[in-house]
Amino acid sequence: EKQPCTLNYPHKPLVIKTGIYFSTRLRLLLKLPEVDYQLKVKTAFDKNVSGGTLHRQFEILNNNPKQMDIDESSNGCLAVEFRHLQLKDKKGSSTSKNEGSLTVTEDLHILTFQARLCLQGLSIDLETSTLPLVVISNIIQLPAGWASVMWYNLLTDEPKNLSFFNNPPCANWSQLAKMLSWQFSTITGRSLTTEQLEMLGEKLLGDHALQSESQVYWSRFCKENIPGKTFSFWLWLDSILELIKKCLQPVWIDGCILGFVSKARERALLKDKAPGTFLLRFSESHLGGITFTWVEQDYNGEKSFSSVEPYTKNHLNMLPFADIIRDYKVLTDGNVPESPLKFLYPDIPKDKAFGKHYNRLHTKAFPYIPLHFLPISMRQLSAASPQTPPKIPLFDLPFSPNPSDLEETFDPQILEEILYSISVPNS
Amino acid sequence: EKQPCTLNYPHKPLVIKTGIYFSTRLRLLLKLPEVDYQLKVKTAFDKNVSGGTLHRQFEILNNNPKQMDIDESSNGCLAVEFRHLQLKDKKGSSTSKNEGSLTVTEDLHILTFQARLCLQGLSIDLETSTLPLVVISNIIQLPAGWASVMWYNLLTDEPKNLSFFNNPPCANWSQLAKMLSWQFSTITGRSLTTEQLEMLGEKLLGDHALQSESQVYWSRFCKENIPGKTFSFWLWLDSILELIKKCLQPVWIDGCILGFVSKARERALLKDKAPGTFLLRFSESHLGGITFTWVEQDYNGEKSFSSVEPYTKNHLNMLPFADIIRDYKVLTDGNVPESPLKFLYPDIPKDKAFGKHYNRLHTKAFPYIPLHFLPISMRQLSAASPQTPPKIPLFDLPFSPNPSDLEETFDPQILEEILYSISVPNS
DNA sequence: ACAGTTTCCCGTAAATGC
DNA sequence: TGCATTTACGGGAAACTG
Repeated sequence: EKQPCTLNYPHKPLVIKTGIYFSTRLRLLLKLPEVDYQLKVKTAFDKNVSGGTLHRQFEILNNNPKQMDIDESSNGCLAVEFRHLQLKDKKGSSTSKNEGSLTVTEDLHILTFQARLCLQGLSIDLETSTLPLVVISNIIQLPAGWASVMWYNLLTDEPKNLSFFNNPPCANWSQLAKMLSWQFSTITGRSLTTEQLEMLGEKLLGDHALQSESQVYWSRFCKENIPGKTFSFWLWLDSILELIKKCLQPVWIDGCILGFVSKARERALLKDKAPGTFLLRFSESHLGGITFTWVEQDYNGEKSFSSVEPYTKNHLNMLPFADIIRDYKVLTDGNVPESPLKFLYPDIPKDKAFGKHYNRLHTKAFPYIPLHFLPISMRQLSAASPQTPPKIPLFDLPFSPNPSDLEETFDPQILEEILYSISVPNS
Repeated sequence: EKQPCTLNYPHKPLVIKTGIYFSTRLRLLLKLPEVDYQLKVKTAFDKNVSGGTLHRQFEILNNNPKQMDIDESSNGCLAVEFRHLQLKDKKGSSTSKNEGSLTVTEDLHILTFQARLCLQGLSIDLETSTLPLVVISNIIQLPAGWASVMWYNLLTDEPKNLSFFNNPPCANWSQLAKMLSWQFSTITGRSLTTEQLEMLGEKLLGDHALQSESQVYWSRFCKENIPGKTFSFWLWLDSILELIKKCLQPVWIDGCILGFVSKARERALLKDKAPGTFLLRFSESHLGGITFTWVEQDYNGEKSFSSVEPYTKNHLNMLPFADIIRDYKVLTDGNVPESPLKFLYPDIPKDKAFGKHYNRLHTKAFPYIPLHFLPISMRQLSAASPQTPPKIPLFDLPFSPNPSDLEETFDPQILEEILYSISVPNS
């Protein structure tokens, strides 16, 4: 009869932050005879919800009844748009946190629309409501709130089961995988491949147990931390969605980022590749990080693999990822800085893969010499770095604050001295 | 009789932002006989101010009368602290912007405190008020608002001349210089030297006219842009105060930053210094930037000076300034990267001056190779860089997107090819 | 003490007003 | 139309609160 629409965060509807304006549109699907009548609609929050299951209560600010109007864009239906609605904490209503371990982002609410239609003497009460929605107070709760909305809509058709998360059902892997891929598709513009989904499934369910019918618990998906980590599976995945959206979209859409590759698989892929072959993967240890792993060959002809510490959105805001790949150098003692990245897996020359995303260096600031940050890594002498035989440092270190730590913390002073020692011309 | 205290921004009192909580304390200086009485105080905003001069009107939220209490910390005076006061725009009161060119941050207001004391049958009305204060709506207005407060208190003793900025007096340079130095002292912990103040005075008044009695116009100080720039003198200076406070404080307090040096004086200072001598100065072309200028000597023995494009707080948040000085390299084509910074002016080895501020590189992220950003500049072949004779590029540039621009935009591809060409071992 | 949650408020961006 | 000013709100951090 009426059809509520999505509200607020563009890619994460049905999550509302307190104190932030939101809008919602309502259409009357019923066609009415053309007579002179008015149809005023008002909204109500958590109307007729039994107090027992309620954790928190909110009220709607700026909530004036509005009249439905004919909407051109949807073939002349009656419609109304509420704007500038705002949710506010109703104080003094902390109905004891009795429901045990339900979190704020599992606490479901309903926005209700009510109207009274007076037509030819008849008075008809109309009422409809949104799907259950989640109320958050800080943007950091948005991913968890959106996870609840997705889980609910994936696993039930009930219009308003507000106690859904008292006993949330499992999802089976095939439907969850579809949902994850769809998330990547809508948010980043590119969905996930079978291989990528397989890695995610193994991360969620363990290496051996992955089947279409495998059951994924809600808590495994979003509540418990990944073993050894400080974040849950979904929070991790969402951090990557955001990283792609904000910093990596063009490169991601091109398919240059394998991204979801376990370390074991990474080794298997790179094992037989030429030195300088690299692939890009998302960090599993930090939220929203991306790293590259490349193949090296030491002086004995033996291969090894190295990864750079993951880059995060802070880094990438300063230096776009494609430029990092272009410019990245490793300083091995006694050598000249060298780029270890030559071929994007399997064998695409890196400039062919990333060339169109390179930015030029700016030269705006004349008479200044342009400033640039070169993404580099410095490799210690004695760490387990099989391709370089240990050497004796060339110089003493005038400002090494704590010489006993040297093997763990490379002092750039070393770099400088070494560079001097190999610098011959013009000095 | 009563004594109002400062409110809100720690280093910029008497500026209040709408919608942000502020507090204020009031003490009764009069000692009263110990009898049983109560003294309730309430606040009012712009009470008894003639509407004509008012540009904007505000009201105080959460403004409940409060009772004065004995305050231990100030030898038993009666005192009261108002907390959680908030200023809100009074809508519909836009008393026509008739006063011509007065800006929001010149629009002065008063916070008034009122109390009625009933003592032995007498009823005494007490009233006092703050010094004029400025109301802002966004934090970007804070520096301009604080400039008004300073100018007012520097140049008048009137307690409440709200139309002060209809015709603001000039300051003479000697008193203004004292004020500027005091600002650096309170905000950054180090005041300005005579030389630094002289540079500022010349910037404000022109090179030749600087004397103690020179008059500085208010508009020159804070309203008009510096010729050729998009910001006023004070906004520029305040951006440097903030940069020091947030990113440079230890180095600044040590006196390593000359900072305020005109380009002419910079040349004069460096002229006779050894190659590798450098000094640090704040950017005059960009807000909140710092750069270094160093001496070079070309193959003919001729000296030249170069400056790097200024670093801003965004850069310095990512890479602390001392580390930039330690690591900074210039890549001249065909040469190995080299640090052009050796001696802090006049002749202090840079590690002696900055060593204690160096940070160690982190190695937390094992098994990853630590990531680092090396602050570098790349020098083109053909630009006006007298110390290097032009050379023919060693290689073609496979991915130079627009070869005709090459002389203006250095393509890092060049760097890479060159590095390969001089790389001999292990490859 | 502490973790989950909310509040506070800067700083950027967009909207608004004049 | 352009500039001055305000509003909006993400995001980091502090404050709150059971």
